[in-house]
Amino acid sequence: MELNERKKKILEVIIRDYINTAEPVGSRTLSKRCNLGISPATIRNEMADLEDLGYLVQPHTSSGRIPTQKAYRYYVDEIMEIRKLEKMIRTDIHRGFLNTTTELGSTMDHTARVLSQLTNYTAVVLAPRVTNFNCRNVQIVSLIKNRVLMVVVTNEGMAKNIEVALSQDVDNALALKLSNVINGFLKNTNLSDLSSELVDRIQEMTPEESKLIHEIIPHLKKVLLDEDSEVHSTGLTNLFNYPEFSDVNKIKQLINLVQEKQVLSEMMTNNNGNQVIRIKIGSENDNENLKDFSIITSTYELDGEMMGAFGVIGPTRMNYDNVSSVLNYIRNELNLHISNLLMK
Amino acid sequence: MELNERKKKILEVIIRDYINTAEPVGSRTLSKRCNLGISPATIRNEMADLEDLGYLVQPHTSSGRIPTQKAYRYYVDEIMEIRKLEKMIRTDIHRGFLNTTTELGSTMDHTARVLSQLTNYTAVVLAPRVTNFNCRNVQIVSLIKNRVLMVVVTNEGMAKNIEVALSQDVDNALALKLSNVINGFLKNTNLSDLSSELVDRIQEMTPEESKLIHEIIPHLKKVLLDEDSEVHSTGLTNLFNYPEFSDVNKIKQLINLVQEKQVLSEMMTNNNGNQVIRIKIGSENDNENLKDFSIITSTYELDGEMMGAFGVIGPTRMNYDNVSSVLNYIRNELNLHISNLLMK
DNA sequence: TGTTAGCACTCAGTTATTGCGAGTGCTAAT
DNA sequence: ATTAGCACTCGCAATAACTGAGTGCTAACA
Repeated sequence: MELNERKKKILEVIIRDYINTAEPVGSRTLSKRCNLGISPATIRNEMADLEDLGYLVQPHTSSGRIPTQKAYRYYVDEIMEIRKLEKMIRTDIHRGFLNTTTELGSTMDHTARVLSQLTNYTAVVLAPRVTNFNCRNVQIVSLIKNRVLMVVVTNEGMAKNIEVALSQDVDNALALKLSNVINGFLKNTNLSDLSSELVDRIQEMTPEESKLIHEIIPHLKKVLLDEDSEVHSTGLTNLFNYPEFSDVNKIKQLINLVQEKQVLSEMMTNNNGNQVIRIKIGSENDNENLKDFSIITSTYELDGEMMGAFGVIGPTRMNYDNVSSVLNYIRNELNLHISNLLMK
Repeated sequence: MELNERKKKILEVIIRDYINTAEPVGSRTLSKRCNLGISPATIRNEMADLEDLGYLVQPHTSSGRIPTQKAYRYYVDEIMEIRKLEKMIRTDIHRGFLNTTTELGSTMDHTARVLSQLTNYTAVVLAPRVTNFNCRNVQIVSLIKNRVLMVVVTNEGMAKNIEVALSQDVDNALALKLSNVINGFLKNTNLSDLSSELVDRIQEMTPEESKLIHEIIPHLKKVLLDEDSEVHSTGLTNLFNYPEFSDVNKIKQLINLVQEKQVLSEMMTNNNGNQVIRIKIGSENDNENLKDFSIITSTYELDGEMMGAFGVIGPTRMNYDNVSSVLNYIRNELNLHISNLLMK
């Protein structure tokens, strides 16, 4: 069902108004705001039609109308367009990225902060997943007694590490030897292909060393698969200023959501439509805690390979065009910055 | 001004009651609850006295009384005692610690979770500060181009790391060499005493290597000083169930507080009184965001040296005795667990 | 036939009024 | 010193009346 131009225009104005004010929009207010030169009565007729079509609802008889989820979807798909950000804002963002330190983690923090500042919603940023990348280098660092730190470095120069306890004590010398053995393997083999049989073929190891290597390998593989560790979020309290969040239960929902890093991570990286900017409105979200929110996400890449995701969580009456524009620009900046940081 | 036994008893019952119900306590209710066999009228007289002395206030004429901050302080200092936890709870906690993995970080997470579960308030745990400890071992790991990961290991086997960019490219071999040089220094010198002059005395380095070492040392020192990184908190939403937190502004305050890891860290480690369990009530807290809360903290040690802190944040009508008892027991468990993990 | 003015109607939210009840302070009797 | 009794206070819940922004419908109009 296609809407005629006037209906489309009216719907647009209602949505814009409601996004700004969070108040139901009435026909009189509307006729003043949009300069179509039509009277409240006419608008009422049109609004009644739009209600029949499922784009508007009345919270109660005798109040103005508010947009439905379907209306937001229509707005996002058919009406709004992703604008270019103002020059001043663009250069601000650009300079900000130049000033971040060379550490990847702080770039992520910075991104989250900028996002939440520019949008006034809650920002979430996923640090690069090492999962998809190959491991170039492993360092075993002796800690104390049988405990070691394993550092895994990918081809792109990203590092992750975990502490583990092994079955025997490991001193500096042994740690170095173990590192060398494993790095020897990695010259020819992917970490994920590293099997017990391969290890057993190497002769010049004592039984103890061989045993340790066998213990270490599964841990290394686990490091690469570990997902939830690096979720940065900011601006939680931004949302509290919006009237729909005066309810403590909604706040609880939001906090629970942000704390479930695993879920957040899956949700944001699962890009079925292959779109650059993905918008999920209200109940379009699978996650129960997100049913009352909208989330807009995007991804950043290195060498065409998806590395991570970032996005913004807000009320369903979110400022979709502004947020999309911001995400779009940040995405470019981030891609640029990351490839500077990691390119061979 | 000392209180006589009866006043003391009455004050105790009022505080206990108010902690449970968050409702002002009246004389009639009170006379039923405490079996001193005195009538409401007498109690009213005593309550009037207690009000004059500053221990009670009436939210409005003609309502019951609620304890003041002074009353809580009196209760904490003079009335309550730290009980031993029930056997069952004790063994539960103990088993929980045995089951945590060997990684320090997960022990901290576990501690926070247990604390918030047992108290129903918000728990905060500071991971060990490396600041006070000496560095035994440094590993420079080549990442990509001029970027390296620096891993610092203390004598006790705790590890910290940062990524930095150096002025020249560093490959695996160079990284190893740099590590060896620095570790050579550390055999005889504390990291904090490592100066440029010392470095210059070593002959067998190329000018480039020497330059890199000079760049690296300040970074290493900074790693040890970095404080805010490891603050674990849980149970934020626990507090939302208490009636005093139906106000969104208070929630905001709390969230801001928990996010300011630096502040939290300073506040919790600054132990002027040298007490095992430290209780700060309402405005006794220096931090503006904490003025409406109470916080109870304790510390854990290794070899008599303070390593970190943990504690609980809640309303001023906090269940002081229960929380103190829990902290007291967890402290012992944590000390035990950590020394098992790190003892040479 | 589409648009608009006019009018009766709806209903959330605010204000004013009232009554209730838990609590107090004071006084006089025990 | 303690307590029973009583008048008084005051927050709070319930009720009623009022307001105003908004609607749907009808009839008139271009």
